[in-house]
Amino acid sequence: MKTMSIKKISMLAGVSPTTVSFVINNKKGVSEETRKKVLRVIEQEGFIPNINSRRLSMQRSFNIAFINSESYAMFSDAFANNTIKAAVCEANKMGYSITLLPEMNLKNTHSLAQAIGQGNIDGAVVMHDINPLVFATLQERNIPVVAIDSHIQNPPYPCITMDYEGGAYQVCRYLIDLGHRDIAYMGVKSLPDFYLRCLMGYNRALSEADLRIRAGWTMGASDDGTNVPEATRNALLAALRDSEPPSAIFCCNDLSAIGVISGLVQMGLSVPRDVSVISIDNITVSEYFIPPLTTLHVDAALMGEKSIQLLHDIIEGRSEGGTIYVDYGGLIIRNSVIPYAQSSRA
Amino acid sequence: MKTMSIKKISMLAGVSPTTVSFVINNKKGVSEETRKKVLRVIEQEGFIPNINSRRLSMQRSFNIAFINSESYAMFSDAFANNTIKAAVCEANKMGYSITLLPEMNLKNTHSLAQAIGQGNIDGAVVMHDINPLVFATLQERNIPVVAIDSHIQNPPYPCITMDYEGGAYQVCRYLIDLGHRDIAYMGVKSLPDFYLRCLMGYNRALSEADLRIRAGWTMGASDDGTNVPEATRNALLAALRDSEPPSAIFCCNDLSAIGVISGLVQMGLSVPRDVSVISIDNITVSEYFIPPLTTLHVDAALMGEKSIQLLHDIIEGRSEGGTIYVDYGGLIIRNSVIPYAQSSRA
DNA sequence: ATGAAAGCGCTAACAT
DNA sequence: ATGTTAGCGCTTTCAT
Repeated sequence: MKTMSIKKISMLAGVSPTTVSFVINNKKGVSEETRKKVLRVIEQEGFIPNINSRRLSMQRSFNIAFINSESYAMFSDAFANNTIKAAVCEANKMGYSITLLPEMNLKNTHSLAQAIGQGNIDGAVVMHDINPLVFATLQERNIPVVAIDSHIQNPPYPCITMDYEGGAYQVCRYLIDLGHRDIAYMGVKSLPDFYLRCLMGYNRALSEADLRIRAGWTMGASDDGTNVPEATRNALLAALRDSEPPSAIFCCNDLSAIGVISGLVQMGLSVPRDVSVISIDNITVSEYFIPPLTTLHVDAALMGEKSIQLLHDIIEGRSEGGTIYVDYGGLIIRNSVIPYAQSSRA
Repeated sequence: MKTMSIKKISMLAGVSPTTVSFVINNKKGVSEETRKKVLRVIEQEGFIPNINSRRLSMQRSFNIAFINSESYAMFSDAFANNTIKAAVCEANKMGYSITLLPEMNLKNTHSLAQAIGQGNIDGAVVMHDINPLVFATLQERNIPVVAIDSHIQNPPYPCITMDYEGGAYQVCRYLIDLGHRDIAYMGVKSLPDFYLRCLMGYNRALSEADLRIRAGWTMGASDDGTNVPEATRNALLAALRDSEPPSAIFCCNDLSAIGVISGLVQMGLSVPRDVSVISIDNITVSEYFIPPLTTLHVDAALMGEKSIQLLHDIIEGRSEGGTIYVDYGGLIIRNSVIPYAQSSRA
């Protein structure tokens, strides 16, 4: 099968290249008859127009960059897989390709600048939040961008996010309904807004139920230089050194739940017998952890899909951006939580 | 900053476009003096040549497709992250972009065929092994491909792999040196070659030490429709229903170790007190599992890097392909293994 | 060593 | 409704 082109197709169909281009791009201005004829030849020859030629001529790349934010890399690993898969599918459907860029850091956006300079990027999606350097680089060159699963309160960029306050509330309510009264909170300090949004949901649930929130039970992990589970474990160990453990702990995400459980075990406590642990995310490994995690499902795939749709609308000038909320999924009930009455604390 | 082009640069430098093109591509045939002059203007203007124009003119895309094999998706998730990151970096260094393709399955390679037809793909790397449909699609269009971390004995395609037999031997030796004598093997049946390669290493280590290999202790999980940890847990439960548990189990990868541990716990056994568990891979979560996994490190990043280098060499006609072995990394000693003497079985 | 010019395969403005 | 033609920004052949 020798390489086809619009020109050859046009000759075979006995029309002009323009006409072929028109039918390929579904433009009007060609009679139903010729359209059929051209379509038949295209089909027959298995012709697919050369994307690079189209790129050059239209001055756009039909490429979307996927940027993995450098912070909390481990966090991303666990969460981003489903997101990116969904994003790739959606992008393909819409005629874009997804180009993976190396992780940016706060000092280096070279490969991004390079890709933009080359004209290889029509837009970008970034996992979680966008670092200032990356944002500046994008702005400067007028490349639209959307953040997926932003953790920031009012981000200056378009984003897809979830109602984490509501999710936290939901999850704490579950604990309360199960009879737990001594409930602690474990957040991640390097994500201050996310920390707060979850804390607000936690506070709302507890005050609604007239539950006391003890001082030492609002815990925060600082994952500077380490990773979420390890930082969380350390924070837990420090916080609970000389205080009675709660009967349940709400963790802002699965990874910190893993750290918390690991710390609890280290303290000689058993989950869920002595302490129940609940969290948000439902990353893949949650199901196989011991004990399997009871957690609120976050639809990472849906976020990926929506991010591409939003980005596309922005590129096409149909949207100004803004924040799009995705509903949180259902509570996945597994084994890290038991009713207070069945626990060793009752 | 208005959009630059070779033409404008050439005018600013007082030379012809050809000359500018020559210096950009480091071709000879331009005097040191003019080269310097041109370089200065390029630098001054921050000029980066338009990739799409180059693509059209050179009839190549400078794009490498990254294809995630549809099988054992979960397996990939856990392992592929470091691989792909490294591949992206290496590719960028060499002037390629990485384009992510949706997961192929055995019936559908549409998006791949589309990308090839468009002329958007110079080559492809695929995670683990290459399914026949994908391979056929690639072959037909003459697109070079390399498999990363192939599990097959003599694959018909170029690949990067590891000496799994040697790794298995290594790991079993460790168990034996720690005094274990009743050692079982857990493999994954849907990867028959990989199952065998590990089994050979296991057999070699055990026979060298004159250890008896009991019939029921060569176990295999079939992950049809499920995932590795779950399949493994089921296989373990079935195999150990009416036989004495071994004092140690070698699992062909971390995910099956997670399944095994989960099954052991379900049987009321404790790891490592009652049974030691060792495996191969060192995926991220191994460190945070309870207990943290003792496992042989596999350098997933190195594999990603090498795959791009090999692919590049093939594209450039400098290599015929073949199989490249990567050394296995060191044994990462954590808490899932203890000396036999310290176990409850002694 | 340097330059003129053709061409890569498409799109789109402009005829007809 | 259809065709002619001029680019898009590079590479490369062929003169000089």
